[in-house]
Amino acid sequence: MMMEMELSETKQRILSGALTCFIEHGVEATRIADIRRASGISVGSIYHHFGNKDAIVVALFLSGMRGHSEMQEQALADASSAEEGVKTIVRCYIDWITDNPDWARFVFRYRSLVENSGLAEQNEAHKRSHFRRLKEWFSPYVNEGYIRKLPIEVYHSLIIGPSQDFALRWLRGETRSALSDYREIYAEAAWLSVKCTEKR
Amino acid sequence: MMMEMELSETKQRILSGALTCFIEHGVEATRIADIRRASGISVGSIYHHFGNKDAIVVALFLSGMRGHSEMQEQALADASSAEEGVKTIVRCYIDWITDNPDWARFVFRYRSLVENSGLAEQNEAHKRSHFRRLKEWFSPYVNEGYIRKLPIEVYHSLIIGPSQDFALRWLRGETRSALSDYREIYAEAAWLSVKCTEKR
Amino acid sequence: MMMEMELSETKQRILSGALTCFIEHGVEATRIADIRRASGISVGSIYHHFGNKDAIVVALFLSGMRGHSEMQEQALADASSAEEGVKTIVRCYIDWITDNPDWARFVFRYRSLVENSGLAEQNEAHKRSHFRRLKEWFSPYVNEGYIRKLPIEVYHSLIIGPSQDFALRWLRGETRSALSDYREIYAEAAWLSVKCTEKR
Amino acid sequence: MMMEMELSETKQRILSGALTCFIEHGVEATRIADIRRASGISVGSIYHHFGNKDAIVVALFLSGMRGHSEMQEQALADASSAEEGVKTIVRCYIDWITDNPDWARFVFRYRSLVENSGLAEQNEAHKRSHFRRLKEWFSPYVNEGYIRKLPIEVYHSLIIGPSQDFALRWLRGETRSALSDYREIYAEAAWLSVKCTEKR
DNA sequence: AATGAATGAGCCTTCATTCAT
DNA sequence: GATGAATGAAGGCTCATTCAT
Repeated sequence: MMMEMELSETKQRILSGALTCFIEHGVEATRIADIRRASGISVGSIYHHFGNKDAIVVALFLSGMRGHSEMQEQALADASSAEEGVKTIVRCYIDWITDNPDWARFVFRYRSLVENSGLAEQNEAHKRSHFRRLKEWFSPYVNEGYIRKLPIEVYHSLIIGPSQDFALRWLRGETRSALSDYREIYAEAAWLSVKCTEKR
Repeated sequence: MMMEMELSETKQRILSGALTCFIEHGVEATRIADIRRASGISVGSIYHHFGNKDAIVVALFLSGMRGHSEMQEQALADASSAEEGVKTIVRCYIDWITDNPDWARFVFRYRSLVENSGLAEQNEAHKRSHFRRLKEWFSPYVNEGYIRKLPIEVYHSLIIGPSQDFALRWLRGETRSALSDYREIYAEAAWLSVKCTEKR
Repeated sequence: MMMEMELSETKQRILSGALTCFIEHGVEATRIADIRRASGISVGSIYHHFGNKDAIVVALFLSGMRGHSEMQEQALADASSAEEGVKTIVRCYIDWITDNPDWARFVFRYRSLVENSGLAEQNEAHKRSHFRRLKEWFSPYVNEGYIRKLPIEVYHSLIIGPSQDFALRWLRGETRSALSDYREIYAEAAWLSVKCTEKR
Repeated sequence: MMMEMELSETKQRILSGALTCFIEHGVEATRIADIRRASGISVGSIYHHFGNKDAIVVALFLSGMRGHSEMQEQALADASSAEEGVKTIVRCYIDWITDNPDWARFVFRYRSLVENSGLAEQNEAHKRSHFRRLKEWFSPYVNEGYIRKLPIEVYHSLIIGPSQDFALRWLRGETRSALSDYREIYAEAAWLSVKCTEKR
C-alpha cells in the first residue's frame, strides 16, 4: 500500500537532525553546518544523499504527511456511523498532533514552501488519493441524510477548522490547557456543525 | 484611541513595495535590493527610515493587525444579540480577508516570526486590550445562557476556526469557490457551535 | 571611433590586479580573494562592478584585443605598398607582443574560453569590423597582381602564422633569442609567402 | 624503440572518456564524476589506475605527442630531397590533425599546463630526441645550400607556423574550408619560406 | 533626506580523494 | 581489481549594513 521507502540509517539521522534544527530556528535560518552537528553526518554525505537543502525539507514534509494520513485511514476503518466517522477524524487529528508536535509544527509552517517548490509531486499524488478515499467513506452518509449537504470544500473547515486553530495556538505555546483536554469538545463541535438537524 | 501614526509618503511606498515582495518570495528571500526596486526608494533611504529589515516586517504586521481589529470592533458595536455578535465576528473576518488578501497572507505567514522576535511589544499590548473588549462584549450572553459555557480558550477556535481554515486554502488558491460565497454558511456554523442548546 | 569606455579608477585596479593573477596562476586557479589582494579592492566591490569572475575575464580580453587592433590600424595607415603593408602587419604584431607580453599571454590562452562563453558579443562585432577594414586595405593589391590570389582564409596564416608560432614559444620562455630579434626575418618571410612571383 | 606501453582495457576506456570530457568542458571543469560517467569506470577504479586527475592529463598528453612524432618520423624516412622533407613535415602535420582532431585540440590547449606541471619528464626526453633526429635529417641540406641558413629556432615557425595557425582556427570551427583543402598550399608556402633563393 | 558604492562575514555547494567492503 | 559512500577543505557569491557625498 505504501511506496517502499526504506530510508538508510544515514538518511534517517540526517532527517531527524534536520527536523530538530528546522523547528528550533526555522528552515531559512538553519545552516547545513547545523544539520551536520545535529545529525553527526558530514556535510559531504548530506549532499551525497539529498543533493540540497530543499530536498531535505521536502523529504521531511512527505514523511510527516504520510504519517498522519495513514493513522487517520486506519482509525476510520473502525468507525461505523456518520457521527463516529466525524468524531474519529477530529480525535485522530488531535492525537496525531499531540504525539508528534514537531512534525505538526513543521508541516503547518512549511506546507506552502513545499507545495510551491515544485518538488513535491509525490505529495500531490498522495493528497489526491487520500482525499478520494475520505470522500468515498463519507458520501453514503451524506446521501442518506445523516450529514448536511454542503459544498464539498466546506466540510474540511467545519470539521477540522476549530481543532486546527486551537492546535496552532497550543503548538505556539499560547494556550493554558493542553490540546488533548478538549478532544471531546472539538469532536462534539465538529459533529454539531455537520450533522443533519432537519431529518432526525 | 489609536496611536497617531501618519506615515510619510516615502515610508508608505517602502511598506507597500515590501509587502509585495514579502508575499511573492517570502520575507527571508526578499533582499533590501528587491524592496528598493519595488518601491523606487534607495537603499540608503530605506535604512534611514526603518533602520533594518526586521523593522519593516514589524511595521507591516502591526499595520495589518490594527486594520482588522478596528474593523471588527466597529462592526460589533452594531450587533445586539449573542447570535448577531457571533455572526458578525465571522462575517467581519471573512470580509476583511476578502478585501485585504495580501495583508492576510502576510499576517498568517509571519505571525510567529514577529511575535517571537521580541520587537512587537506594541502588538502584544494591542492584542490584550482587543481581547479584553471582546470578552466584555460576550460575557453577559454567556452568563445569561445564550452561549454555551466553555473554556474561554475554545471560543476562538469554534467561531473562527472553520472560516480560517477555508480562508487559508482560499488564499493559497486551493479552492474553487470564493471565500465570500460561504460567508453565511460559516456565520451560521459558528453560531451552531456555541449557541446554548439546552435552554431555549 | 572607440566606444566611450571610461573605466572608473576602481574597475581599472580590479582589471590590473586580475591580469597579474591570471597570468601567474591561470584563470581557474585564481581566487576572487587573490584578485582582492592584488587589487586592494574588496570582494563585495569586485562583485558590485563585474558581477562574477567570468565578466572580469571578458573585460580584460576585450581590452587586450582592442589595444592590438587599434595599434595595427594606425600603423597600416602609413604603409603605401603591398610589401610595406604585409611587413607592417608582421612588425606591428611582433612589437605589440614584445611590448605587452602579459596581454598577449592572456589573449592567446583564453581566447577560446572567452569566445565560447557567449559573453563576448562586443568582441565579435569588433573582430568583424577590423577584418573588413583589413580586407579593404589589401584587396586592391591582390587585384592588381602584387599579392598572390589565394583563398581568403589562408592569408592570415601565411602572414602571421610563423611569427605567431615563435611568439608563443617566446612567451613560454622556450626560445634563446628575443622575439624582436627576428622581426625582419618574419616580415621578409611573410612577404615571400604571399608576394606574386609570376608577375614581375 | 618505443617504450612498451600496453594499456589495459580499463585504462583505455578511462583515457578515452577523459579526452571527450576534457575537450568538451576543459580539464579544470571536468570532474572525476564526469569521467566516471563518460567511461563507465567507477571512481575508485579511476584512482586505482591513475592516482589522481593530473596523471590522467599527462598520460593523455604523452599519448597524443607520441602519436604525432611517430607518424612524422615514419613519413620523413621516405623523403629524399630538401623540398620533399619540408613538404612532408607540413603534410604530415595537417594529416595528423585532420585524423585526430580531439587529440590535436587537447595537445594545443594543455601543452603549457602539462609542461609546467613538472610531471612530464618523459615528455621532455621524448621531445629532445625527436628534435635531434629532425636536426640530423635537415642539417645536410642546410650545409649544402638547399635550405636558407637561418637561426635554428626560426625553422619551426616558418615551416609549421602557417598551417598551425589555420589548423587552430579550423579546430575552433572558424573556417569555411577544411584544413586538408589547403594541404598543398601550406606545403608549398613552407618550402618557399625556407628554400634557398640565391643558389640554384 | 537621499543616494549608491563599498565592505566583509558567512553560507551553500562542490569535488578530489580515501577507504571499508 | 572494483565499487561508491563518506569526508571536509575550499571558493564563488550574496547581502545586510555603513558611510561619504
